[in-house]
Amino acid sequence: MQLFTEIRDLVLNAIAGLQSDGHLPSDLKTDAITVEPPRDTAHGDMATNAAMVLAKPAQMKPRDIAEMLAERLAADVRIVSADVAGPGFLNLRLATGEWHKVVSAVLEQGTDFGRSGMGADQRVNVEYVSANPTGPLHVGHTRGAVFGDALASLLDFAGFDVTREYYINDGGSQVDVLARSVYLRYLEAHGQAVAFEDGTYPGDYLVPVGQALKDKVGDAYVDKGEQFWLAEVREFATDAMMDLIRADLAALGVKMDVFYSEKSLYGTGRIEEALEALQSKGLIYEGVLEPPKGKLPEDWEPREQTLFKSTEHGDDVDRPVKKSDGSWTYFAPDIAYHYDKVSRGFDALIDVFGADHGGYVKRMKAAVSALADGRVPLDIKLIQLVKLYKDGEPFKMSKRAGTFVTMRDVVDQVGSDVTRFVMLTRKNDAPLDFDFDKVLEQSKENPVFYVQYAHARVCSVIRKAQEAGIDVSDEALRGADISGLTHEAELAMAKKLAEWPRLVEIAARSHEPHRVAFYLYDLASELHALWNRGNDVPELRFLQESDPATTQAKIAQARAVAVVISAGLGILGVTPATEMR
RNA sequence: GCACCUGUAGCUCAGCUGGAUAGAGCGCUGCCCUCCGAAGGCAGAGGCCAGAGGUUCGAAUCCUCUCAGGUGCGCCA
Repeated sequence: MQLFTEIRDLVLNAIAGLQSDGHLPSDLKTDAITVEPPRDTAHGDMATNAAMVLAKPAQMKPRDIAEMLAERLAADVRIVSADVAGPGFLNLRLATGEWHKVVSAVLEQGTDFGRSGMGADQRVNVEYVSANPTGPLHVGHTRGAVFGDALASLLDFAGFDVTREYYINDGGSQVDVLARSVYLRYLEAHGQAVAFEDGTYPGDYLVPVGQALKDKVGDAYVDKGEQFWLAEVREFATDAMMDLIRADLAALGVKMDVFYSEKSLYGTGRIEEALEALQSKGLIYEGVLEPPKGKLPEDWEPREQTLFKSTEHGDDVDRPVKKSDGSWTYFAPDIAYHYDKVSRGFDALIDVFGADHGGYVKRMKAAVSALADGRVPLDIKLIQLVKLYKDGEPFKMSKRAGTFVTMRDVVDQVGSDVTRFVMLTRKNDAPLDFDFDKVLEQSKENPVFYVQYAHARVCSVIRKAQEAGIDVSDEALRGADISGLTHEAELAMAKKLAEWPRLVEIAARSHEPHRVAFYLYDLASELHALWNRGNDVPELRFLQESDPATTQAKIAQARAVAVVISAGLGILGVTPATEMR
């Protein structure tokens, strides 16, 4: 149930009525008409801009339209008052029963309350993390992982058919470096002294991989040239790294539906196929790129390369798909991969990239636009950096100094729930401060705690009620008569709950899961406020000793709040706390 | 040089396909526990929404330009 769309339909019906009665022209666009909560609650429960939107096309004064609409709307039982205000706003006040229906709906539907059909089962592919398989995930990946996962859950909640996907970059030269690094650890396991030169990875995490390789092949590769072992060690090493990464993701509660290998595109004609698709559209040519202006690379020399005419699809310059030696650039398999996603029949694609990949957005969009003839939208979400703090001091990361912070370090220290929630307390394109101490602080300053506290508070009061002999079973609460909860503070609580389905749609449409986190904070705030009103107004206390029926009603509404918090946290991948310690 | 992101209270940040008098937390001032968890709540002060134009009934939001910060820019992926 979405109260706001319900009332919007009511407004649209009223407009249709005015049209058939000849008070309004018959050909009016209503897309831009909104029904939303006014910023100032003194203006009422809902406001619509209908009259202002229609004024111009109808060639009428907005207030005149608003007056006519108000008259029609006021006739509906759900509307208590409809007032024209300001330049032509129509402020609506709803019958209290409507808010009680929302609470009942929450209790009836549980954490499914707020699920939306807006996605209409459209198939969406969300690609995220996609870290190179050369080591454990670090903090930078963590934010992308949390964001992508929450976005996927959010879209699922909004009625999309979601596939979570990880693209394994196992085709480039970085996996050769990985193989050589593992080989060094392998030699080490055989008692040889080794040095990590030429950019090989010195991290300890490869020690067990080198050992495992020894366990598997014995001394077969010792004192042998690369041509004898590189391919096999590469596969052995990337498999080991993917196991590591899968375990890291599991620790964060992230589970992918598909792991897609870049390597699988090579030697199978897949890349050629994708480029032929572009070729057939006349978008591939041999040419020489202009040097970038301003900063000229020192070794710049004009080269003829195979180029993709991405400028025809919104890019700034055309992009090379082959190097001058004829081998593929990294962009070529990326094109093939996205071609594959399009071919699998997805209705929409989403890529979650680190902000340092901002430069690839236009070319990827150009490629997808060209390959899908503009039918499949690609949205690319860039995730800004995470700045780490400890004791209020910036925490510098350095691979060489060994102060490299892995995702596992973070999760082990503060837990998956805290990590996930905190990572979602900023919108994706804003940098995020992550302070190891503050995120564990038990105070209002910490949104994780604040929301969890609200949920735990409800659980606590339900336990108290149960001790007092109140029936707090789901059936009993569903059956509770909540019509007596008419205090403005109580209604404010219910009104906040009514916003949840609307927020889900807004967040899903904009691909912004952080909105869920902010909503939960607001909802928690509403609960804490109501709770404390009980200090001054005893009738507002949830537990009314001499009145079990009223207590049950109040518990029912509190329970509804906990349910929505629970649903919201579920989308974020966070477990609700039943008590605080 | 070009592209992308960012610029909102002293600080950290929200702000809904453009809506009314721009919000929250921290900090500051003053209140609220004989009462379900004060780990909380209430009230107050604090703003040229970086700046200048434009679009329109209406702009923090859309467009153009300027300024400031960040990221990136053909044989690394």
